[in-house]
Amino acid sequence: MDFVSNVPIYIQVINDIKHEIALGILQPGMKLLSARDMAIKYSINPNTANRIYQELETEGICYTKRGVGTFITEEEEKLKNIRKEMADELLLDFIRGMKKLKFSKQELLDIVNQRFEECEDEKLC
Amino acid sequence: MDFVSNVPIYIQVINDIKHEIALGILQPGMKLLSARDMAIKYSINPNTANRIYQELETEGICYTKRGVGTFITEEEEKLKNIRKEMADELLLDFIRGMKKLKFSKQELLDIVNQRFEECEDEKLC
Amino acid sequence: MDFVSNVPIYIQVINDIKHEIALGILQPGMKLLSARDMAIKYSINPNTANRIYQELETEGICYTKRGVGTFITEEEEKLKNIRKEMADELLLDFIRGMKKLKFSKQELLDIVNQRFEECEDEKLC
Amino acid sequence: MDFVSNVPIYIQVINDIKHEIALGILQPGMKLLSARDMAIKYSINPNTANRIYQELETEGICYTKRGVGTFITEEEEKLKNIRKEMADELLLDFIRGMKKLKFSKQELLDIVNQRFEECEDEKLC
DNA sequence: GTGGTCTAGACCACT
DNA sequence: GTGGTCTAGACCACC
Repeated sequence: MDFVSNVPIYIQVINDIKHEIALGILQPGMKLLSARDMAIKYSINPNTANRIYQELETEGICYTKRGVGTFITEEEEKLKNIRKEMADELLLDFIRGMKKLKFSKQELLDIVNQRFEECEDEKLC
Repeated sequence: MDFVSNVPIYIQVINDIKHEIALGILQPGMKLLSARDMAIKYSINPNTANRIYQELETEGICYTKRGVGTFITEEEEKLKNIRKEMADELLLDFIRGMKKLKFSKQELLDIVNQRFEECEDEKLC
Repeated sequence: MDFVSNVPIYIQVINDIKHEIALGILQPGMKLLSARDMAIKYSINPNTANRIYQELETEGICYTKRGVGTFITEEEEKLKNIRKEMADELLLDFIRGMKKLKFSKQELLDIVNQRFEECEDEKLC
Repeated sequence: MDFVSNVPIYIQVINDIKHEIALGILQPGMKLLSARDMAIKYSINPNTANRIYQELETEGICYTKRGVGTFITEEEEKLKNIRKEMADELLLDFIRGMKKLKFSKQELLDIVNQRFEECEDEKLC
């Protein structure tokens, strides 16, 4: 986690968890860390950890059994969409922004093509 | 301007101005609106308008003649880079994000190729 | 039982048992399940099962013979009131809530009249 | 507010606000109290006040202008539904519960009819 | 002045 | 041990 970023910590952790779901590391029905353990893992306050689970729950990604713990939802559809939604958001931001700058489709493809390679070299990405 | 967005108003306006520069609408040496007029144009608080000019100055995009007004810099190099820098930021955000989601280069090209067209239809972009 | 609901499990089970009493399925003097069997029947923790019997006892609905088991009280008056009390609580919550929303008596009767039928169709109730 | 109730304070306040909307006291676009002032009005902690506005926002009932304040949504449809939704929830709880207790439709109507009057006398409601 | 985030620490109800 | 709620007090960015 980047405690200096202007992106709130709880958003960063949420994205982290969504990534683990998107990549299949977290599977449907799995138990998540307890709020206290998550607080330790990410060195954040337990309150912040609680908030994270509450957000994930309102998004329908998790559910809570009282006194037992918090679990990844079993609705696989929901989970499958996460990767797609995250990709879509990135894509739309990109295309929209580039269109505003009057880039053509071909320029976009070229620039992606060219820089994707560079990124692998520089390990910036 | 979107007053409800999480993106601060002053950032939105700054981006708006940068776009006008990137697209050549604002040319080197041109006089910008007075802070008061800018406040009216964007229906924002005059304080916010002042802040915008301060930010643009520290980025070296504008300079202020006291009692006269604020002007676009005459250093053309600076201005030429703006479009490139904005594009680069968009590109890096995009590639970095998609790599985290384990998209391959080919998938990226395909998805850009496909969605660029769709965006034209939907007018969402 | 709904393990995700905000309503505590032990309350849900208690209500379940009260219903069985209200409908005459459980009769005065009948032996209830052992805490262990109840735990199995409802797939809950044995501690929770114990708590349930404690609550029912303090309400005077059950009594426990140590080493023998837990039994429905033989005071029939007590049992007869259960259905009435449960109905009353539902009724008061309803009327109080609807009055706060400025529903008139006639509106209440109409709405109950109309929706009671619908519920039978939808099987939501 | 009832600080002893098991209903969380923030839920109580949310319901309070929803009632004011349902009854037309709070109109579309109106500015709500600042979080600090709300904290004073209800004698709660400012954090709790913040939380309330965040909940209302995720429900789409309010929106926030950064640095300006929180406002009732202008989507009148949304607001019109609030009274209906609140009434519906009460109604369903009631009908469902009474059906479980094997009350017939006529009994329901009778009991509502009879007790509605009583409530007016007793001022319990 | 506005809301947003975070920490610290407490208490509670539930399993 | 689990999450849920609340207080207190702090700091920040924004308008």
